[in-house]
Amino acid sequence: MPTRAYGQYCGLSRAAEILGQRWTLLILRDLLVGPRRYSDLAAGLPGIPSNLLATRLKELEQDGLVVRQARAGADRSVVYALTPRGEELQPALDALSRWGAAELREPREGEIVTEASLVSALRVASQHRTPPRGRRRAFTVRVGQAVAHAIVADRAVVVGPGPAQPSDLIVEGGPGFRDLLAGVLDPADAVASGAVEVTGDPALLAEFVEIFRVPYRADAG
Amino acid sequence: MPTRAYGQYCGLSRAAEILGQRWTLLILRDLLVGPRRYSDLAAGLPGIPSNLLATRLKELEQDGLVVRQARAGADRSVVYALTPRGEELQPALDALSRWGAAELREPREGEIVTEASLVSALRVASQHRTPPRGRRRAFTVRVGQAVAHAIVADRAVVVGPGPAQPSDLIVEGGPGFRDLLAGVLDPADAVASGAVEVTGDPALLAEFVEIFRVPYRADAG
DNA sequence: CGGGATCCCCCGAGATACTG
DNA sequence: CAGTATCTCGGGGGATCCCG
Repeated sequence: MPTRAYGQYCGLSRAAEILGQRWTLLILRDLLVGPRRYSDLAAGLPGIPSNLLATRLKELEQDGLVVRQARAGADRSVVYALTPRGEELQPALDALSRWGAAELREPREGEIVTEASLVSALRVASQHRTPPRGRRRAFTVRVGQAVAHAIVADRAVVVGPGPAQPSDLIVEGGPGFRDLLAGVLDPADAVASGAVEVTGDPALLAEFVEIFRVPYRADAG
Repeated sequence: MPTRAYGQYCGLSRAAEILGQRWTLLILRDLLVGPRRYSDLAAGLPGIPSNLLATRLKELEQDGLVVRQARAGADRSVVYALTPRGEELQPALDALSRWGAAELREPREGEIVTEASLVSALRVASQHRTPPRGRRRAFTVRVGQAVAHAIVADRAVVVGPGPAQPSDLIVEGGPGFRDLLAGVLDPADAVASGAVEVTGDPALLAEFVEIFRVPYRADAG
């Protein structure tokens, strides 16, 4: 059997043969936010060898998860986009994200937050329950260089890259932001201690945390 | 950063650092069925290098997903079991299985079905909707060497390794079994064509397919 | 016999340079 | 901008051996 195959007639094996390749899950995470150019992907995946990104994109195209689209018109760039089959991975990737996020504490040395990871994190976080009914809110979230927005309307949350314009609240996360999202740190205290900086009505921060809560695991360190 | 790390503060990255290692997903799939000895795992994962299985088990223990338990008493064997943290992976693994199973057609050359993969497949398949109310049914399913059982009681399905005793229906899958589960092949035709062999009331096969349906993807070949 | 450890080979990943 | 080319090196594949 080919090196990457497992020789088992099993859905999980087939998934592992594709998704178990190094960097593949992160490439798909980035493409789940939207079509991206080669250089966008490279920028969002610091440390990926250039040849490996090219190889992975070819494999994913071969496997029917990604299509390479040569855009016409003035912008003659090439973009990679997910196929419907690729889009169907979202529930699985979200479940993996949720599992991984439950054990996230403060960042390790040198770890960064990318735009795609921030968008994914907000999307996953908003799934823990149906959003409350209420007035429409536009949030902008910044962590490091990454910026994302979330629009909370009646019973629905829409998340995307870049800022909301205009924003009801701009949240800028720093050290301690994770504790705030976990519900361990009180919103008022978080503002006071500088764990987050907010622009807009600080009272909306409690609403934000309510919607985008990411609990810690009970027993984990 | 360590070779296996991605340098991103992101739940999916952390998940990928652990689960992206070769064979790890399949090891966890097997342990999700229940505690297993080293030799059980090796037998259920044909082709895994012995040293790699040992290495993975140590890593998973280090990461807090697996515990190594030295059983006391007459049976002085060592078993590996999932921790609560490891058990929490089930929704994610099930989502991956579902995604992978949607594109499973007939087996590739040399592919086998193991007990753990059969148990997982039945568990995942039974999740597509809440089981119908009705009389309790005990199914035994055989595919190749693998045997699993499923007990369908009021609104709940319990799946496990080995046969049900007694069984209301024994289903033995052969070529074409996948089509039956997809709903492409009619139960009566499946029996007539030899796609499955049944022992017990053949009318129960329709009930079985109803509960454990695994659709094909719409557009896939 | 269960539960590994050791060895060698080689492919795939990392790093960097270069090109259409 | 969108990759390809080349080199090195660590980790996986495969077989064999070891130890209680």
